[in-house]
Amino acid sequence: MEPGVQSNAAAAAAAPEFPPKKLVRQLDFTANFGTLPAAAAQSQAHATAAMQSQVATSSRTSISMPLKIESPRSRSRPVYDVKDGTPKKQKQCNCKHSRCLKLYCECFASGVHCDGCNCVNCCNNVENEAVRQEAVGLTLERNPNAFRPKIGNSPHSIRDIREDSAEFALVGKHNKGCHCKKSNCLKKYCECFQANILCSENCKCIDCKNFDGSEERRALFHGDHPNNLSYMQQAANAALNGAIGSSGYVSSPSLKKKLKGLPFGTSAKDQAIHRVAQLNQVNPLKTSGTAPPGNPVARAVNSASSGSSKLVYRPLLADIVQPEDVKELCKLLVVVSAEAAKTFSDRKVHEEKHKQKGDQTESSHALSNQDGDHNKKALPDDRSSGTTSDKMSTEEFTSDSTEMQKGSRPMSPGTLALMCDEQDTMLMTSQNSGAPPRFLYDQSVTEVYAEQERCVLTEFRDCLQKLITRAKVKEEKYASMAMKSEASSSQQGPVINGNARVPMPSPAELLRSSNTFPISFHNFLPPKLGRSTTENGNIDSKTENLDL
DNA sequence: GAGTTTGAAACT
DNA sequence: CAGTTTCAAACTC
Repeated sequence: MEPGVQSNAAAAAAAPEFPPKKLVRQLDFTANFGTLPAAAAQSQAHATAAMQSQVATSSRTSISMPLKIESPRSRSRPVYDVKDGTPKKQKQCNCKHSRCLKLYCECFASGVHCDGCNCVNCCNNVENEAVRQEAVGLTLERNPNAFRPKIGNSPHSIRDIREDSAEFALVGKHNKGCHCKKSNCLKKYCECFQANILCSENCKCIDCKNFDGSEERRALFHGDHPNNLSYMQQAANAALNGAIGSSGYVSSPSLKKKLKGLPFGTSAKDQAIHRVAQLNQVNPLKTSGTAPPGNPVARAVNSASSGSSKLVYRPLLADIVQPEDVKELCKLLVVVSAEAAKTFSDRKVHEEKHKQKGDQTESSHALSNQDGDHNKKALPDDRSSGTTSDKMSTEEFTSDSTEMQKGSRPMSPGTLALMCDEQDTMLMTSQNSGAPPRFLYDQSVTEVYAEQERCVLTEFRDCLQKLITRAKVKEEKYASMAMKSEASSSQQGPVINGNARVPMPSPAELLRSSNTFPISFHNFLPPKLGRSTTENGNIDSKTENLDL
């Protein structure tokens, strides 16, 4: 053992042998100490308080820092055992040369004292608190954000990332981004991968494979990888961040990712584009600042020529399928359902009247009375007494729909779901007052439900098919553009005027054009929902952000 | 477990 | 700010 090198325990008792080279200033980390949560008065309170106070002071912002601030590495450290999912003790560091006073040390970077680590000559402990705090100050001097979370821009907090297992970390984004060169961002060398998040436009990695739709990544997670859940969650995240809504990688999706991430399968054209992207040998998520915003290929080529820019990923349906659209669709389906019920009832009434006429003329001496009446009433279509109530119930359906139609109040999917229950209740109530026997009434209800289900599913299918068709058109367009650009690699791809893009209608538009349902979907749109359409129904170029 | 690889952090 | 060095974790054998 070389002089000065001692075990953690020994170092704890001894004075530091390597005083910091230069401490720019002595920080008063106790200033805000009293404002910390009580829990902070634990073993790591000093460090955390110091960092929180320092960060708050330096950034002048109110930051909700996790009590335990973790370094990128430690933050993504497997707090939960990857294999069995059981809680795992925090890993101990093995530092030898940093005295655990630099960010190389996971413990130090995490803002915690070394405890039971295998480090040598450790100063990251209570006994060396002064030295430690000086090191903290020095580190913060160098980088005020040194102890701040690196995974941000996420609806899930760092706490989620740390505590709720890796699956939930996928939504985040590395603030600084990684700079990987050889690992394809598919090994734990990569901070993004380690944090279980996709690389973003912040990254400067080379030959990145850590993007949504990456086959390599998929293979990694889909195969025998123990993190299948992570992959699935990632797919969900991708859908939320990209395909639906405008969050996520809205500002920087890549063509490569986009086409590979399509749910419609990958064609040869896709792969051509993928190759174009790969030619860049850089993170496909990084956008070029000079490429025409409306032309993914130009961007790709531009990016390839510059060698320093990255492609931008944009899902085909980004900003097209919005949460509001989903709500709209829900509303439409409810209306479809109501209409189906009404139509069904009317038809049955009509048929029954027909039938009754025939019966009366056919057998004027029909069986009397109670049995006959019962039979009649028993018929689901019999409206002599039960009809009224049934009809009323369907009218109430319609009435509700009409109210919605007036746009009195948009209903959430949850409300709509509850409405189904209400409708159940209404039907049941009508049964009680109307008197048809229960089993026959159930039969009627079942038929109505079947009809409603059929209509709803049909409508839903049609909507999805239209959406898919439009996406395919756009996909093929971009694919052909990429192929052309690949063929003429020396020159830029076809520059596409932003106005000449293939307009991607929103689901609302698709639904509006639907011929499977007589009621105009547009009637149910709250004014706000016309957000992305112009007067003539075209997608507004300002809001239609498919301008790759 | 030793040696190698890797990329962030630190340094120049 | 770019290039280089240091460092410790991840990885390989």
